[in-house]
Amino acid sequence: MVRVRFAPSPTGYLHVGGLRTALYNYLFAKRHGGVCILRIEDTDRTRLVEGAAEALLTTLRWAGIEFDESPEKGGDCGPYVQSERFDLYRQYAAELVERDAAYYAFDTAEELDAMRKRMQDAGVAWRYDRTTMRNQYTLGEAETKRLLDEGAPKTVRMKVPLSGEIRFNDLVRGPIEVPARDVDDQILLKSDDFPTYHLANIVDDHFMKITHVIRGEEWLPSTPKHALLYDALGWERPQFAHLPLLLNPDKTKLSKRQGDVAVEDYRDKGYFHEALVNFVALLGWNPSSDREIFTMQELIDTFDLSKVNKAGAVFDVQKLDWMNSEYLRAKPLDELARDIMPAMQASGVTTTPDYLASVIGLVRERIHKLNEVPAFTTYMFHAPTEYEAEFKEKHWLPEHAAPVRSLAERLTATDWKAASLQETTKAFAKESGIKVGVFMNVLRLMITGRSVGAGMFETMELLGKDECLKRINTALQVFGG
RNA sequence: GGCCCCAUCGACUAACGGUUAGGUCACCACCCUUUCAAGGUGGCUGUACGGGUUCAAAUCCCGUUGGGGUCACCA
Repeated sequence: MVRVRFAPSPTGYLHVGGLRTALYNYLFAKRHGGVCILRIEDTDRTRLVEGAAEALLTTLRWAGIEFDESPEKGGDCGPYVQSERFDLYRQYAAELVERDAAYYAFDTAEELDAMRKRMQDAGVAWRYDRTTMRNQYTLGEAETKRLLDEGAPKTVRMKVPLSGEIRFNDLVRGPIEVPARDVDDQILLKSDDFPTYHLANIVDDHFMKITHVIRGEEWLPSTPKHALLYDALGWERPQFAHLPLLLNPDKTKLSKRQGDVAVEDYRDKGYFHEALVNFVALLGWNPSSDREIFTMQELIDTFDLSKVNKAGAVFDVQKLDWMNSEYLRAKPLDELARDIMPAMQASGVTTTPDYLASVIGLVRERIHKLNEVPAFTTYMFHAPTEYEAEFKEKHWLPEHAAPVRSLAERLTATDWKAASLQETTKAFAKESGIKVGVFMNVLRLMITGRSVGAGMFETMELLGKDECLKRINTALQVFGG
């Protein structure tokens, strides 16, 4: 039974890289009929942000990712919040010491900083030296016991072998090995008795029966420590899969400085969750097909960890925009109208769902995101209050007044359907010896006041005969025909 | 700097020893046309470099270069 987990820290918004990690875990679980767990890793009390855990869950749900076991849903391996599992970590920290795979250290943060600085100045790579620092080995059994008994501040550190290689297999990268002498004696239990990530993580993964650890590449360097911990406790190691990083255009790790990184930012900017998920799914993985558009179910059906790429992927917003417009064109109009109605009202427009749906139908191919609708379609809801100067300058001539009047009369006699309007206009243009384009632009100017918009005849049909004639007359007066 | 990871068009990627190195986004041109789009057609540009192995290398091996990640009582 496949069991995977997404384990964010409640320190803020959900990063798009986090979304992809959560998504791959979810897809992998669903693909194999397994279980996807959400675990909150809140062992660092100093970075805790109020309400962040709930926000994370809300955002994940918006994206269409549902967990089988989570803090709110519960499950057989709970609790799913690390701060509620502290006893377990202390117990296994002690167990590790018992097995001589970890030890007590009494150095203060200041002493460590000083040592670090000294070594750095000397140009030596920093690693905790358990033969010279203040710990149970240098202090001796009696002194250690005395310090422990009197409750002196202490930490528990991993006892990493001084020689040999640490090997593990990565489902994405293959076999990896690192010299044990390059691995630091990581702190497992802090002086406040709280566990660090490394301890809490492996204890939880073990007791939550996690079979595959799928996480970002930034965890690769600490995986040897995790492997060592599983071994020391006599636990079976899970399979590891480290995902390639999401990158800025300059190839550095995706960061706030160079654009939006919060999933919420994209949601608020009007991207569909289907598009974001689809886009992010294809960053670092691809089912070897030429297809670009996938529903969540299709992603589940084709997801394959062995096809995940090794190299980082640049997050290209232009392609996201394209993908979003694909969804914009495919979605039902009534659904789009319903979604954007609040924004329409907020911009001062009162309209009906049906009319709004028709408007969207006319403009959806001209925009990338739903939230562009209000600003793009003002003329569909009220007559223009001003006319684009440059456009008018280019297309309006006083001698157009008379022909336009005649055309308007001719159009009045039709059934005011787009096809008839077009046919009549073309016929009239031919008859009067004026180019169709001239009429088109003048009508657009008079009716919409703008240079860009939906198809002219479709727009006129939707606006209705009375409204169009009114706008034409108004313009004629304003322009001084 | 130490350690680890990585390397196909500008970007996302396909090709798991044999293809004229394919697709998508972006870009350019043309067509369509009623503005803007969309659509259609075509084009542009790539296996980082150097050595091997092999009849045959983008693909396997080694090295170089380049990029990234990581080196906390943060995750």
